[in-house]
Amino acid sequence: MKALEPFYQQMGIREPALRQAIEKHGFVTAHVAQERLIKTGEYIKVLKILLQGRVRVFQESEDREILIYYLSQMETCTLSLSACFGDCQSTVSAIVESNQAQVLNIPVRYVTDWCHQYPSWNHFTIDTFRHSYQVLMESYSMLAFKTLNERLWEYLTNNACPSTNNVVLMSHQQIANELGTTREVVSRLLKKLEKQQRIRLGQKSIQIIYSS
Amino acid sequence: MKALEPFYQQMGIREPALRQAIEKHGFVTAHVAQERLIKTGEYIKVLKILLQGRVRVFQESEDREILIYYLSQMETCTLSLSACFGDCQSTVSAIVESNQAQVLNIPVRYVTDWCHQYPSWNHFTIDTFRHSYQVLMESYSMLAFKTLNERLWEYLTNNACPSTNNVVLMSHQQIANELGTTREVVSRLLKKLEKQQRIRLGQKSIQIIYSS
DNA sequence: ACATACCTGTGACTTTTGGCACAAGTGGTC
DNA sequence: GACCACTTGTGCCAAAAGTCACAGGTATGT
Repeated sequence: MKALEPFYQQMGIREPALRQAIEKHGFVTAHVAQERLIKTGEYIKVLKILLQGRVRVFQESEDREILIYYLSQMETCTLSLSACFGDCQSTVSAIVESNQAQVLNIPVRYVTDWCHQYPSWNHFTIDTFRHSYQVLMESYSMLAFKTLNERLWEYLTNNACPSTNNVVLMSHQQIANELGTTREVVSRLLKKLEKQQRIRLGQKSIQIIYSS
Repeated sequence: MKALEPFYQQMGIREPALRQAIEKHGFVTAHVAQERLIKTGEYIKVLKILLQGRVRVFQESEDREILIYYLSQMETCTLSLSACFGDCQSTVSAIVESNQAQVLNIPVRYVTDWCHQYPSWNHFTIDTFRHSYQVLMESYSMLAFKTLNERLWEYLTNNACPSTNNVVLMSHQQIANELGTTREVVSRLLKKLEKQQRIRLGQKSIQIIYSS
């Protein structure tokens, strides 16, 4: 499977036997935009590694949502990894954001076995946890100590695309879902930022103005 | 070191060579109440495993604090574990809550080496991450979707000691520091709960009343 | 008994966030 | 053009959380 070469590279997976095992037991699936890869409450039976595309992983509660993280090319869903080590239900949902996505699926039992057999797989596992833990920690801290206004500004600056003039292409509702709040609140805070000349608002587009 | 036997048991550490290595390179330190084990911003050079006592791990920001987790007997500080795999500064503080505490310290480089050498150590590492990740996830979700009132009630019921008539022995300030808010807010919410006959208030003590 | 430090309660007010309702704009499609 | 789904703006009000200020209680040490 040539599609896996970049993944091997990125993760430092070298052992030929491991590569063979991945190719034997893993299978690649293709998905379209908006498709749900994981639903809250579902039992997780395979580890999902995103080969191509972009996936949003979030928690939901009644009518609210909050972002946990995005998966980009060659990233692993930490939560499905976590689930592999003790079979449990998912507490999150995952949805395809890009036009299409390619996912490498690995049945759970191999995931744990390989940790013992292949150092590079083990390293990959630990590293995934470590990274995710730190990211979640940072989010937790932001949520606890920062106002929505600050979190919004941070979100915008982190997601503004420099190649398109620092624009974020999202609706207010989408942003509200990232931050765990409601549309009206986001609309109002954005309006305030616009009055302060820190952003320019358009249809589904927010341009960040860096005065510096 | 006989003090380590319960730790070995609990973590399933069997390999004699590993036990020897732990006893050779690890060292046990004793601490008193209120002592700081880790300070925010500090570089972490040893993995800390709590053999005895109780330690509070929390984040702070200006005049606020929020609980990350408690360490009890035989538990490992996940954050120091995380730090072992890529040297970085601590984003949290840890403080001894019990009268005294005993900590097993293991220099970082062994922590990573042993993962490759000893299956049970590796298992211990992954399990620690997995567990902590789930706990943090749950906290994150609570913080995002629940009101302070709900979080307070949950905190009280989780921390009420059944052996002492469901009493929580803490000041309002301490509770505020667990939940990431201020003393006055906690005082008022507690008063409201008392009026609803769900708790009884005393000096540094809150008794939960289960009407069921 | 007095000083001191900490703990609790609460009034008054502000800021932040959320919820409801409705108006108007945008962009597609049939 | 008519219809539809989605998007944005905003007035109005309510709930949740935070801030400031101060009074009085409790516990402890000298």
